[in-house]
Amino acid sequence: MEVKDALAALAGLAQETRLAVFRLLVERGPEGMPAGAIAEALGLANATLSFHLKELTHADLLSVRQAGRFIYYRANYRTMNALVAYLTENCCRGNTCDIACAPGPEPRRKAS
Amino acid sequence: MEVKDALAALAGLAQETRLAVFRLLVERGPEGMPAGAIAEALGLANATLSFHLKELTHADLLSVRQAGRFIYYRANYRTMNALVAYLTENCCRGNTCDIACAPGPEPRRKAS
DNA sequence: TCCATGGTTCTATAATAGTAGAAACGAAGC
DNA sequence: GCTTCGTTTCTACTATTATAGAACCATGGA
Repeated sequence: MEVKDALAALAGLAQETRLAVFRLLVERGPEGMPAGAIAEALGLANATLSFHLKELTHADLLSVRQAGRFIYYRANYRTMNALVAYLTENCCRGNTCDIACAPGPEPRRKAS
Repeated sequence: MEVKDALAALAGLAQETRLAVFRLLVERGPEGMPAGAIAEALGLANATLSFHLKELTHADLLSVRQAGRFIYYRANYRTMNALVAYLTENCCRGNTCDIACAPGPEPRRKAS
């Protein structure tokens, strides 16, 4: 992940409405949700939601799938994990990770 | 970490200049850097840098220490790790993490 | 106390982002 | 073909953010 990709992802999530949309879709899981249902769930005007969906999609945080007249959005976990990895990599970049990062909580490991 | 804290941290990092400042300080490590040195390293006007340092500090991404006339800023790893944990927690929140998160890379574990 | 230096706040300006009504678009069914 | 429904684009307006010159505040040294 490049600086500009990280910036896009961060900017994507750094907004109340978009974070809410993203979290909703994360909860919903891989099947995703059509735009109208998202708008209703969060009480957003269609145009407003559409604006944010575009932002999130451009940041590659969402992926899109058309099913009939419905357009389903779902969270792109890959990008979010890449962002987390990018930040973590930045944090520790090779040297004295124990000293520098010790105060923080340990990152979670995927349940296996 | 609450939604508003995550939002503050994300907004803090979601800006080119601030991300550059933060990464510079992350590299520099626990001793930090005085404001003037940061401004010089990144070619920023003092007032501009000061604005961003305040933003980052308010988001608790930086901590401050005064030494004589110099004011040292250093990255607050704790907050960054909390943000990562928040996003990860969001990602997996309890259910079907293997399916949902599998495509992404595995989060790094602290070197022990 | 006076000066030089390191930083911040004040102020104004320019640029960007968020919101949402209204119009337009495209797919599905008649 | 026409109509309906889900969604996006157009448009305009408002609010927020980024930038930096200039004035200001603190600290340390002569």
